[in-house]
Amino acid sequence: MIRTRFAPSPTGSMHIGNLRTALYTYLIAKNKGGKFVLRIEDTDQVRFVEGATEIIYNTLKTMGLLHDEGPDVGGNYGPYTQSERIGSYMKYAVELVESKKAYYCFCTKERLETLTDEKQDIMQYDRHCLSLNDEEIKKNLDNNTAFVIRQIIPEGSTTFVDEGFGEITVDNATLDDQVLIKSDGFATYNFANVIDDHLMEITHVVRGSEYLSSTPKYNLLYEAFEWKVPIYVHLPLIVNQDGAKMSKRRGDGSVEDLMAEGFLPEAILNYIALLGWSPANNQEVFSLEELTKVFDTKRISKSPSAFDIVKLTWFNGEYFKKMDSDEFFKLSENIVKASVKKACVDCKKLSDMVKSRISFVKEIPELLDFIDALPEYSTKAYIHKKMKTTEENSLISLKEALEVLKSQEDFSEKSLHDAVFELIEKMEIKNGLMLWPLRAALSGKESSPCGAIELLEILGKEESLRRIEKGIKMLSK
RNA sequence: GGCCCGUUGGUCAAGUGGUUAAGACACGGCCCUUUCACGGCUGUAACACGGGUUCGAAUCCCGUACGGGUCACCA
Repeated sequence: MIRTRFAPSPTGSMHIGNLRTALYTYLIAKNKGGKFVLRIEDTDQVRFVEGATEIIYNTLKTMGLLHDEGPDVGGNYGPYTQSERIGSYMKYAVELVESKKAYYCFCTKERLETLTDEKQDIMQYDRHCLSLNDEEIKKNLDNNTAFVIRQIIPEGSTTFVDEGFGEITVDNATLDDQVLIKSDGFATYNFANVIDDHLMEITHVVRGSEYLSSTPKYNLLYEAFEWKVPIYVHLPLIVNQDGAKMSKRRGDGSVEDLMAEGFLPEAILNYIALLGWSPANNQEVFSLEELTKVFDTKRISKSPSAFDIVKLTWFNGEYFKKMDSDEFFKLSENIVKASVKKACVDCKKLSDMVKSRISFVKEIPELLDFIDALPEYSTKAYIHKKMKTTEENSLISLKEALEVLKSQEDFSEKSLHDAVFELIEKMEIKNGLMLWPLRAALSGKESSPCGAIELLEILGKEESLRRIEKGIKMLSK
């Protein structure tokens, strides 16, 4: 049974990178019918942000990445909030001390600072406290001297295997004696992580490639405890357009911000699925269900990918087009109604019209703004090279149309169509010579979300005639 | 700086020794019950560089350059 876990820290908003990690973690488990676990890693009291846990719950929920176990849904491996597990880490650290794989360190921050290489701003611990004898240790402990517990990094080298990156070996000399328990008594992230993953029987550790260099330390911990090492799946970074890490400033790549801008959850999820992974075929539009079926860690790429809002925008438009009419109307109804005050207009129809023309619902008002009020426009609007329309022949067409439409009682699309095309036939002109001037006069815009006939129907007889008369007046000057 | 990782069009990417080096976004052109959009067709555009190995290398090896990650009592 595969068990994966998404283990975010509640330190603020959720980012594209976090979401993608969650997605892949979910997919790896679900592809094989395994369990997807949510664990909240809130051991950093300083960076904890009120409400951040709720953001995580909500984001996962709206994305459809439902976890089988977690703080809010329970499970047999709880508690799933790390701060509630805080008491259990010390005993594992002490166990390592007793087996001589870790040691107490009483060095002060000040002493540690003297060890840092100012120039390179790096610190390597000098194992000062490793040489303390039992008596000295006991004395310090009895005096309640603040301490941390450090793991002894053995000589030699450490090799681990990553699903994507393959076998990686590092010299242990490049590793520091890592702190397991902090002086506040809490476990460090790395330590808690290993303990929890083991206790929760996590089989696949999925995380960003920024953890690649700390993985040897994880391995050393598993080895010290003689625990089974999980399968590592490191994900390539998601970078900005300029190649740098996504800036957390300005809300770049914040999932909530993207949704607030009008990106659909499905579109976001679909897009990021393809950021660092690709299917065996050329399919691009995927539902979560489809992804679950075809996802394969073998096809995760190793190089970083740039987040491209333009392509995400394309996906958003695709999802609108794919949506059925009623579903789209649920999203567009309010904004359509707000864009068109005219009560008589069929909002559902407008919604349908606009569906394939937008990437965001917020684009709807400007597509429909001409309905309530005819915009100011110039007679140049009547000149269209391809339609072979000029101001002169447009005027003739409009005049003829006006007469016909005046006596037209039925302003339904079908009968309007019949009437207008009958006139075109009678005048022996090209369709465009009639339809373009009409469309221009009725909309006052270079482009409209529908053609002349539909515009007539939407605007109704009275308003249509008024706008055509206005056009005639403009062209008669 | 040490260590680790990466490098195919502007972007996402396929590709695992022999291909005219896919496809998508973006951009340009054309077509479509004559607007726009949708849809269809099409065009411009790429294997970082230098050495090997090989009959043959985007693919394997070494080096260089560039980019990134990481070196906390942060996660």
